Formats: sequence, structure tokens, C-alpha cells
Amino acid sequence: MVNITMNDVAREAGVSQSTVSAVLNNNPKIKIARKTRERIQSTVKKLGYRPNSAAKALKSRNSFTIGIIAENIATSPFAGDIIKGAQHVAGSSGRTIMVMDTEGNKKAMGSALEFMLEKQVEGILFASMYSREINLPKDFKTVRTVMVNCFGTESCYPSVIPDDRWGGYFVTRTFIAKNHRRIALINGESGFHAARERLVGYQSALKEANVSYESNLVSFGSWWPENGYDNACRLMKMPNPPTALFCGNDRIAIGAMMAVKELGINVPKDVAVIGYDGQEIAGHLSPALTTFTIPHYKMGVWGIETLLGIKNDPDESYPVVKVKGKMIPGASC
Amino acid sequence: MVNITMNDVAREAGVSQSTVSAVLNNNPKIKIARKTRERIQSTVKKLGYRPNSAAKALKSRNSFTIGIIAENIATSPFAGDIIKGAQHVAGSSGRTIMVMDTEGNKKAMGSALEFMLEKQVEGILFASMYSREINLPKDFKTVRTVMVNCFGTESCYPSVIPDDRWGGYFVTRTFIAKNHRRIALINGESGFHAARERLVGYQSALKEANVSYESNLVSFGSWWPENGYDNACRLMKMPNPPTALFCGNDRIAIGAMMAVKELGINVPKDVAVIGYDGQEIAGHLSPALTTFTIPHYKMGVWGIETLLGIKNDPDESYPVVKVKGKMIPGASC
DNA sequence: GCAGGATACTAATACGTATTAGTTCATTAA
DNA sequence: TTAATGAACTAATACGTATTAGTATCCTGC
Repeated sequence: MVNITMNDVAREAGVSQSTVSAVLNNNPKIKIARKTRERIQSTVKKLGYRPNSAAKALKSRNSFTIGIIAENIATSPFAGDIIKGAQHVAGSSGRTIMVMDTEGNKKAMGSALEFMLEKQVEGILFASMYSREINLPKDFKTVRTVMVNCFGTESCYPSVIPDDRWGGYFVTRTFIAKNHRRIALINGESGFHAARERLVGYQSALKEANVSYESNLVSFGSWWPENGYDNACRLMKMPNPPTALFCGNDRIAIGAMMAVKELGINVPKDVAVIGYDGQEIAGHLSPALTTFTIPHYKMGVWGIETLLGIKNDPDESYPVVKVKGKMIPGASC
Repeated sequence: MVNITMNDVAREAGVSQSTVSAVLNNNPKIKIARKTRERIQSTVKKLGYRPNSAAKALKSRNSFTIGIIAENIATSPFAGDIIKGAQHVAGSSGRTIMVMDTEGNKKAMGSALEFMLEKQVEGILFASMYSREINLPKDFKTVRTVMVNCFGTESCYPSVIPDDRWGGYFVTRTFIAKNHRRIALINGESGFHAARERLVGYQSALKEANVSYESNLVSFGSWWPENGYDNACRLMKMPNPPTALFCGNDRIAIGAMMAVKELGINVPKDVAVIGYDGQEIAGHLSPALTTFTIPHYKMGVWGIETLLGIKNDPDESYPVVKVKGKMIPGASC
């Protein structure tokens, strides 16, 4: 359990600690003979030397760590892909990700920040589970902060969100291209920016195709299957039922598909269904659910790239960047 | 962006750095007058001093950090709860969790370990997505390691897994208690310890009730809905179909429910369904799915508690601890 | 044969903290 | 009055590294 330090390596290799440091960091300012270099490297291996990152961080005043404060990785498969993207970019530039989960708790948000500041993180990526507006505590202004899948009330942090308006438009247009004219939208909660934007996209696609908007084909509700189930039942029992169901997310689509099957209606022959989120489960349904992805991975990538690129300029104002998702075709449409 | 150190606080408060350190750590060996103590504390607040954890770690030779190496937090909601449990326990003893995702990549496992050793973690919690046997690289023996939701080929690490045998038994017995006699098991992949154990539990419950085992009621398959769909179709079209479906997990149950609905069969009147995993979505299905939980949270808690309790004794041999889940009742049974 | 430069290193220091071994001053016991 | 005790501090050091400012040795060109 005794830790081997550079000094141990230096002694064993018969050089000074400075030389070991120079070799291990490939310091171009210091010339080291190839022979010495190799001797040191083999000594490092032989002794099983491992750099002490605390000492490194202390001396270099850089932790090479980026903090991610996420709202709820635990119950959400969404945040996961953001983290994946972030980890990949960070990893390729020698940094590490440190994730903290606030579990939606406002107080935990503050202590997570506090904690990360103590760890001297290079910056913070704030990731939301659902795309929405968030008012970050002003303490975040003391660090380089980037918002992912959300945006601030003030535009003082760079932020990225999915282009939900475009997504709503694209899904609707896909239905229209297949000659659907009665397209229902079983949306998520109206309080969410994402839900409202998708509706706007839906409406603009209808307008573009000269299809009149029917309010009884559109509903807001929870993000869960029961909403899909209830509304699909209601819609398909209408005298003039829709021929297509645009579901606010894949879970809603699962509920909708269950209702439709229960009513003896065939997907996609009698009614087409498209979900939203691009969750893995979509491809495993029968029929496989066509779904529009949320570019979580891309947003994670963007977040870290931006974080490493910006200077902490509190006076700067940043526009909200929008990233487009794409359609994953299934047999449900 | 200039960091405030203890020296700054000391200067401002007119004391020595040692005194500030003593106050901030409540060092009982060093007596400090109440007045001085208060003056220092208010100076700390005034200057916005924040301890430098790198220096702290370097000096105290303790990072107060525990590493979690998880296989795939991203796509799995399972690991999430393990992390939650771990985080709660760790937090209450002043430690932090650092999570790394190997994404199922064997090579990433090694580099994650390497990285964590550099960060001087107090120990490592290795968490698997699915309960199974894993042969950890022997490098793990150099750190305090605990395995969660998996167990080693050699029993040299403390480990905890769900009691799947008991789970299989309990679910089956629940059906039997409701007078079901023809109970099908749509299981997950036979390669998984969890799937095999649940089968054993299923069999022992049948035996206990003097119900004969019928192999055509039992199948192994993928952990995804399509398996549930296909097998439920097959089972319900049998001349003498089962009256109960025990699904290997909730996703399989979703597929099974879809098939059943498509066939015009009512849940739970014509056929009862119970899932496994206790995923949140279960409660949002129509009807709500009865499901048996995997105690992820509990295992996370156990993992950290064990990690903080053990000494790193490479010669010790540890038994595999089993934790029981519980039934979440829905209307599907 | 010597200046001037390159090569191959090393000594010393600082990063911010925790801790050990004091030091100073006031109070108390003998 | 003096020694002993205790309270309230401080000086100095070490943790393991990166870096700056050297030093010693060898080579090159004239």
C-alpha cells in the first residue's frame, strides 16, 4: 500500500526527480538522452509508479477535471447519453468527468457546485433531464459553465438544446409525405418547452401542406404510457379517427400502441405511429416503433467542446444553440 | 479567478495559517479562543474562501473519493439506482463518488482502474448492469474493491447480488396463491446467472405446490419486448394456454402485454402478468404492471458500507451476499 | 586552443494544506 | 516567590509534483 513516488523512480534510475518529471511529461524544454529516457521508463514500469494526481493538480493548478451536474441520471436514460458524449470528448483531451446527481433537488445543486469548486474543476456542464428553461443560482457565474439540454433565464451561459420545433415539423411532414391528413399529436406536459416547441413544428408542417389544424386531435398530458393509452383510446373511438399518431415521446407511444392493439386496430395498416426520443426500446417493439431522436450524445459533445473553448466572460451573452435529431425508421409508420 | 487560500484568510484575520486550519477542521488537539474562532469563520465567509481539495488530498493522503466503475450507466436505468444508493451513503460520511463508465469495454475497465488509482481513491465499487459472474483483472487486488450486482470468479472481493432465486420463487408463489396452476415463464437470456436463478426459484415454488413442471411453458430469450411478444403469442395460442405470465423483466412484460392485447385477451382477467426489475414505467402501463424489484439502491448502499468497513486483505475470502427485492403490486395480476 | 553553443542533466522552489513541536503569557499551587 | 500547569496560539515542515534557473560536459568552427 506504500505509494511509489517520482523520487523512488529517480533514485532507482540514478537520476533526479526533475528528470523523471521531464520524461514522464515529455517536456520539450528539457532535453533528455534517449538512453536515460528509456531507463526511466522501464524503471517506472518496474516499480509500478503511478502519478499522484493530487500533487499534480496542486502544482499545475489544474485538476483536468470537468464537473457535470445532472438532474437525474438515475431514473433517466436521457442524461446517460449526454454524459457519454461528454466523456468521450473530455477523454480525448486528457480530462475526466466527475458526475454529480442532484436528483432534482435545488439544495443539492448548490452543494454540488460548492463541491466541484473545491475540486478545482475546469468548468461545469449543467445537464437537465428534460429540455427546458432553468434559472441557475448566480454562484455558477464564478465558474465556466455550459448548459446542456436546457437554457438560462439570462443568457449568460452558452447553452444547447434539441431543435424540438424542427423535430415536430419533421415528424409531421413524414406523416404528410405518406399521405396522412388526419394526424393526432399526443403531446407531453404543456409546461415543458420541448412539448410546446414540438406543437409549433407540428402546426407549421400542417400549414405548409394546407391541412387545417384540429384542436381535438391535439392533447397535452404526462410523459408516461398512460397518457398515450388514454388519448389513443379517445382518438381511435372518434367517428372520424386519425390515421396517424405523433406521440410526444416513446413511452407515450408504448401506451398508445397498447391501446390501439386492444381496440383491434393494426399498426401501421390502420394507424401509423411515430414516437420521440429514440430510446433503445423502440426498436424492440412489435412492430418496431419509428422514433425521432433527441441528440443527447451530440449535445454532450458540444457541451464539453464549448466549455473547453470559452473564456469565463461574465459580460458576454450567448445564443442558445439548437441541435437537430434524426428519424430512426421502424415498421410502425 | 484568483484563488483565496488559508494564508489569505490568516492574514486578513491576523492569525497564522495553522490557526485557520485548526478552526476549519475543528481540530480538537488545538485550543482556539471562541472570539478568534468566530473572527476566522467570518473572514472565511467574507473572502469566500474555499479549501483546495488537491492540497488537502496531498497532505492528508486521502482523497475522500470512492470510485465506481460501471458497465453502462448510459443505456441502463439499473446502474443508476446503485449509484444513488452509493452516493447517499458516501455523502453522509463526507466522501464523494466518482463514476466511470466502461460501456462494456474490457479495455476501458483497465484504464478506468488506472485512472482511479491515480486519483488516490479510497476504494472501488465495481457495478455490473446485469447480475452475473465477472472475472476482474488482477490489478483490482491492489485496491479495496467491492463488487455490486456481480461476483468474482475467485471470491477475493466482497460482493452483493440480488437474490434472484428467491425472487423467482416469490413471483411464482404469488401466482399460485391466486390459484394459478398453469404459469408460464418468459425468461431472459439463459447465459445470465439471474435468468437461471429465477428459473430455479420458479421450479421450487411449483414443486412446493405440487404443480408439475411443463417445459413448453418455459422459454429463454432476449431481455427485450420482442421476446415477450413472440412468446406470449405462442403461449396464448396453445390449446391449453397458461393463465399467468411470469416475465423475466419489465421490458419483456411490455412486449407480452402488447401481444396479449392484440389477441383480444384481457389482463388480468384472462391472463395475469408479473414483470421483474421494478422499473418506473411499470406503474404507468394499463393496467399497471405488477413487478418484482431488484434492490439496486440497497446494493449500492451495501457496497459503500462494506467498502468503508473492510481492510484490504488479499488473502481473505468473502461470501457473496444476496439481497431480496420486493413486489410492487399493480393491476396486472 | 578557445569562444560559443548545444546537450544533458540537477538544485531549489512553490503549490495549499495538516500536523508536530514548540512558544508565550497568564493563572494556579506550593 | 517560584515552579508548574494550561490556554492560545505559531513556526516549521512535509506531502509529490512541475518548473525555473541554473551547471557541467562535450562539440564545433576558426
